[in-house]
Amino acid sequence: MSAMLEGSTEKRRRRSKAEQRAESLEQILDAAEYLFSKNGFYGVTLRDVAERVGIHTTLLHYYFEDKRNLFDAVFERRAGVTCGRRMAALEKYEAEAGDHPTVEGALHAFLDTDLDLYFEGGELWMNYAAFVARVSNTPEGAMMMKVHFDPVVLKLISILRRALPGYSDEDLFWGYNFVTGALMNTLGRTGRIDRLSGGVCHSDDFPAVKKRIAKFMAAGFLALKE
Amino acid sequence: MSAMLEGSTEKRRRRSKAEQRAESLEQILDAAEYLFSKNGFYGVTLRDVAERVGIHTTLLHYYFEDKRNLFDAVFERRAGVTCGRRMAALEKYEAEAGDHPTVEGALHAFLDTDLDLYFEGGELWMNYAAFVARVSNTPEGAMMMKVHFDPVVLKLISILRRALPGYSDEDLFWGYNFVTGALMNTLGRTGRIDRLSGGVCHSDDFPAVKKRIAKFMAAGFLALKE
DNA sequence: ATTATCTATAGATCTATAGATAATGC
DNA sequence: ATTATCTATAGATCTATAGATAATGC
Repeated sequence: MSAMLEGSTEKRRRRSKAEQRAESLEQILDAAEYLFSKNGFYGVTLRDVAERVGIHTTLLHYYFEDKRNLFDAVFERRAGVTCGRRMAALEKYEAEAGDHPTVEGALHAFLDTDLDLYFEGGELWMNYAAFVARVSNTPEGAMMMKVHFDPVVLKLISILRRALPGYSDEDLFWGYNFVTGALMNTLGRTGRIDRLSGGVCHSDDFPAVKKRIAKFMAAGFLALKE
Repeated sequence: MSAMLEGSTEKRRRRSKAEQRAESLEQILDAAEYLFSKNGFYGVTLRDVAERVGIHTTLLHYYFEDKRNLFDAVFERRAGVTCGRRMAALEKYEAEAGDHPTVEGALHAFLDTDLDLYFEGGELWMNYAAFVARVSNTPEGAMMMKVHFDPVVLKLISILRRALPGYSDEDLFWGYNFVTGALMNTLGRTGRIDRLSGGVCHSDDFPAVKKRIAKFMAAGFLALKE
């Protein structure tokens, strides 16, 4: 659990301070990410985080000042990556689709890109997904999304608007509300679907979700036409 | 804020102990429900609850033993009502639809009944909705749903199964995963949709959701057919 | 005589800071 | 000489309990 630092060819090279710093920061963020995703901001103590990393609590203050700052840092670390990827995917789709973008095409770019990132990114990215899902469900969390996530969402909406001429913005935004709810409920991986389905579905099975979500949601949008 | 106790014809009737007890319990649960919905289990202190009610912290222990118990009591108080209503609505629909239930019909019974209850129930029921949305997003919360909510959900699934012959259980459960995600994201009322849409949509506007959600989700299910 | 509510307080825990020690940097 | 990490500790806060007081019940 703490042997992940090895990977270099040399057998015990002295770590430079910059490396030490970087490694400590990463380990702290990983631990905090996991714990916050499970128990939320107030459900995690700095001691929990420190213990998980195997360091002293005060080191958290040394690196991150205070708890809120650590929380924000967890959010920030990967927000740019996921939003950047999705924005790129949307722009790519927009360029390819030319004058006739489809709802399903836009949703594939928006949703699949994200699901792939988390699923292929391994445990740590899955933790981040759960972290975001949990955060997005809170009043303060919903505000944190604004800076990084809003541009991507508004880009999606702008494509949907062209794909669905005649639709009101109200329809588009409520439709998005459904889409993001479905996505967040997936990313949270609470295990509810596993128990509910008696083992037929698994919370971790993002490929199963990816196979269905864009198609499902696209049909939903189309059905809003009166 | 504490004058809601009046409503009787007499102008200052001595409250019986049973009444006192009932009123205190209600006020405590209302306050706890609101605070937990905003900040979650760990984000609320017993002192917060006591202050909101205007009583002393120890009274919370007198009535509810400990914090976890209070939390559970908040969950329990209204769970039976909402689940009972939805179950009745599903059974009624099932009887009416006879041999040919539709996805949209089942979803109207399942979703609209709930949205109506919260919207027409006023502020306190809206708080409960947000409480459930928040709770459902956590690992422990997802387990709490089991007792009360699973039977209703499984009833819905059983109708969907008849409405969608040839569908795998995997399709049905993942579809439900999307439906409940969309619903929970609505019930949470974090204000995100308001800011995102620049004021076009309002988190509190359940009628706007009710107008769209069943139709939207029904079309989604139908699109899963390969 | 019983039940509702408050006072006083224990004991644990939590965030945060000041300052010491140990490691790397030049 | 600088940076990473630990020791010691302050001060606040939180849950919970024991026991006192005030109100209703018969």
